[in-house]
Amino acid sequence: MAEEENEFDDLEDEEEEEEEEDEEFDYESDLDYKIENVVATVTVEITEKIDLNQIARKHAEVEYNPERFPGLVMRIEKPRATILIFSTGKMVVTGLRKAAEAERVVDKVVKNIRKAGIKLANPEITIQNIVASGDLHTNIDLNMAAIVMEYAMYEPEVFPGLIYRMQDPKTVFLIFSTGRIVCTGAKQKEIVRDAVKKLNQQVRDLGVAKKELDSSDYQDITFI
Amino acid sequence: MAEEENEFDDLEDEEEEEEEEDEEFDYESDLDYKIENVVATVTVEITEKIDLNQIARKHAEVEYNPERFPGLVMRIEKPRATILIFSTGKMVVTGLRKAAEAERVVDKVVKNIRKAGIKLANPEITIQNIVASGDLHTNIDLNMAAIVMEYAMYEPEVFPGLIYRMQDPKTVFLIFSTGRIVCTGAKQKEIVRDAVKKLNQQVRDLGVAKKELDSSDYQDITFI
DNA sequence: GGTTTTTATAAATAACTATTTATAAATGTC
DNA sequence: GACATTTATAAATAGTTATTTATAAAAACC
Repeated sequence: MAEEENEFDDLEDEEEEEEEEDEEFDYESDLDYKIENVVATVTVEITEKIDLNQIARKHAEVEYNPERFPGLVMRIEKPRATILIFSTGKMVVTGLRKAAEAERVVDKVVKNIRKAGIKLANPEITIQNIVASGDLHTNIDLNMAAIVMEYAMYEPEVFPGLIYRMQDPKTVFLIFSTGRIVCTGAKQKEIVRDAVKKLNQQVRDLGVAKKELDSSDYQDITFI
Repeated sequence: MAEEENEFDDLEDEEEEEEEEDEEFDYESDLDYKIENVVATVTVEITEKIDLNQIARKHAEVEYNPERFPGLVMRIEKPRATILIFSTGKMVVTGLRKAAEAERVVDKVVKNIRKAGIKLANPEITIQNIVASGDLHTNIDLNMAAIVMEYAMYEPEVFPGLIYRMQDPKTVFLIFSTGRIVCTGAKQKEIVRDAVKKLNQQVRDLGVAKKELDSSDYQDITFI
């Protein structure tokens, strides 16, 4: 199986190491974030368009309603992922936590498709999106943030988070008043890290943090 | 108004000359075809997304049903064209017979949009598709053609024409048993000409023409 | 017999259908 | 109060909605 654009074999040991901890922790820069979802696409070589009904007949557990959506939905475990399969042979893999898992998922899916009598070859995987959640460890004044941060949007009656479109690296953050964040739009884990690092710096530099409470402060207030 | 990618001012005199004849006729190579439809896209600079309802209120004759399709339909005369206008400011112009007309059409449309109080600037036009019809002046054995022509598809119970996907130039032909043809997919008129010329040559070379009847033969048969 | 619709082709435009995932506030239901 | 759903974000996938235009055969309707 050829690999495309993203070399991640050499990342595998590193990610397995991360798996031993609850959250990825970059000690070097004290960043607190964790990759929660990885979306990949897969292309294959086929001799003709796939009849998705053929797969639906062979695997009863898949979902396929072509009047509603042209893709067939296949869910697998170990690793857990959901795959959309299209008649062009192209697929979308969602729900991964580690990019390296994509290969094992695709192996299983290709096997399932072949079991239905469909011939395909040379799957190629591309990571398309990485979603990470994290914590800035400080409350945020979102009204202030919406004013001083360029490319920021905050409408609390519509959604409780501030939407911040970081230009470089080109990612989008959801920033909540609790200091919790979601980072999305990156295609490589290094870009996620760079973006999260930059956000931590910006939050400090722009002075949008509220007074930072640690847990002992909370307990004192609770007992009073 | 900036022009993009397709230089067609210098073609205008040539096309006006063509207008004096029923069909464009390339005497040099005896090609018989005529451009029937030109599709162009337009991009503009806007400061924020356009509220298409604003245009629909100002111009009662437009069509706008956002639950069905996100574009507003505007039809104009002189030259006659239909324009799809989207909230992003992008537009599709269809129904043109000459690429050079696009500029006048866009001038009118931009005026109409500005009348509704919407600000936009710097429209840029790109020709996206040209449709031409033509005549090979020989009947065609479509069953034979489907066999000897690569990238050809013919299913008479589904559609009476043969679909031929010419690779270079990348265009698509509909070829009918009467010898009538439709050429589509080109973005420049020169490409249309090249493609039609090549098809004429291929039809002769491959021997898929049936006996060519001229009008005197027809009349003799009719009287008998 | 005339008219209409469908079959097919290309191209651009964009929103919806579906999938996943964290975040959090509001709303509705039980 | 617990649970479910919605609001919002990104990304890929693809068919549908709509527009135009020539070509022609079949089917349906008047």
